[in-house]
Amino acid sequence: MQHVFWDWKAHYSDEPVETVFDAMIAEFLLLSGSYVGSEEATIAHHKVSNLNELVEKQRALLAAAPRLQEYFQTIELPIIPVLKQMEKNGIILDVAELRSVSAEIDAALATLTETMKQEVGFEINLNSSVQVGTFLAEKLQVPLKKTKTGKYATNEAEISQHAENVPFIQKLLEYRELSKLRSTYIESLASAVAADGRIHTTYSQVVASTGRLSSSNPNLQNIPASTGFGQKIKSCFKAAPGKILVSFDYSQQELRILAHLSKEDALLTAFQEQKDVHTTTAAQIFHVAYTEVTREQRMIAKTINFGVIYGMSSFGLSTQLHIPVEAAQKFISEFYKTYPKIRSYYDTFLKNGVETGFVETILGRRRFVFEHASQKTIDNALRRVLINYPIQGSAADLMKKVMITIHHEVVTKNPECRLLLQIHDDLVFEVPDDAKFLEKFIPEVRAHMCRVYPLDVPIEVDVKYGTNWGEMKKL
DNA sequence: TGTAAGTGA
DNA sequence: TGACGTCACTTACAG
Repeated sequence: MQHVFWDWKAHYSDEPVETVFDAMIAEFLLLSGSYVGSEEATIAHHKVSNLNELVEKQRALLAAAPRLQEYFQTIELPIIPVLKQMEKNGIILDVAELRSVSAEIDAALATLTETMKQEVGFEINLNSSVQVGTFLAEKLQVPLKKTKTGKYATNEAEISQHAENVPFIQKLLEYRELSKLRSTYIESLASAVAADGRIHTTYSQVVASTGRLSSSNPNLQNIPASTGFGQKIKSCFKAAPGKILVSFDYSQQELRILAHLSKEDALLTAFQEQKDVHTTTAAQIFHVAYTEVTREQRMIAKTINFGVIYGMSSFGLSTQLHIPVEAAQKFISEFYKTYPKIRSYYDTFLKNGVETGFVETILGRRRFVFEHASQKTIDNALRRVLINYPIQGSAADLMKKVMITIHHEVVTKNPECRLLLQIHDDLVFEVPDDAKFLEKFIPEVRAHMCRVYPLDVPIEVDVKYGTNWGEMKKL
């Protein structure tokens, strides 16, 4: 989204708060209500003659909604300087080490490319999904679905089904993985390192309609997970000499929020008794004892647990699990038999959304649904969005709230301690590698995170630490 | 500039 | 009937 006025984060310290407030109101409420795409389109859409008029409209809307206003003033505004500080801090990237990882990937890619091109037999660009799709479908006779524009679909979910019989596909998947790492996580990260040896990302408060932060230039919220070459790349992110990185990760936060909001007894109990929630679901839907749940059953239950948060259908579940739709439907009905209050919670929540024209998070952040509010029925796509909103949005609320608290209660009181990154449910700090300091720091941050907002279930936080981001040890 | 693909939560 | 899991960002290709 183009910033309607200016980057208030950059101006926060030298502009009057009121001015920043005005600038932000426009974007903040536009976002939750009616983002259009450009200033001109936005002005037209809201039937105002200029953006100042829009600010007045938005300000009035905010004044008429006390809870939303409180959210805005206690969360959205105070987090601005926190984000600004995080951007300024940045995180060290060891470019020399990244270069050596790059050399390994280059070597692996070179051999792979050579054998693949030989197998193809004619000039082909392996990065072109069109060329690859044509080759797979027409030369190797692989039955491929079409994309919505009529091209052969070559995405991983589609072609991996045939990988066993077609060695070329196995190589292609490997090629894609390495190629992605090289282009996105080697070349661009290396060039993003500033003069201080650090990468300074940019956080936005107004991109994600659920209230999550987003990170860009570069995006540090989608650095590869800690496996294979991905881990090697992640390991190039380092703590400064004499310091370590400590990460605090909310455990199953979205499912805890679902339990809290829906008041579903079985789910509440599972968390209160510190059971594994996926195993709990598996035991219920497969009618077996908790201790008898197999890995396969737990995996299925996990898919369903998360699927519910996204409003997944039986079709979606069936494709994800590679099972018939009927079987998927059975799992879903077993799920709701186990957790009946989740269904009634969503029924009420959606009905209320249609009636009032908006839905709310735990702290009162709104998402407007006015374009559909007059309708009695609710579109499936909108239904999924709304189902996900209180979960993802409330998790984002609580994370922002605790970041503000930690900034004031911990970070500003310990100048040696810096908050570097937020990855949705995870906070990464750079702190002195000093046992005495850590003894105090870790329980303090964890306590703030666990007590940020009292839910009907306990909140748990996993702590990891290390000198680099790729090899963190559990506490 | 839009689409396809892949990375994360 | 058509579509079929949310929220993001970046890259590469194709037109």
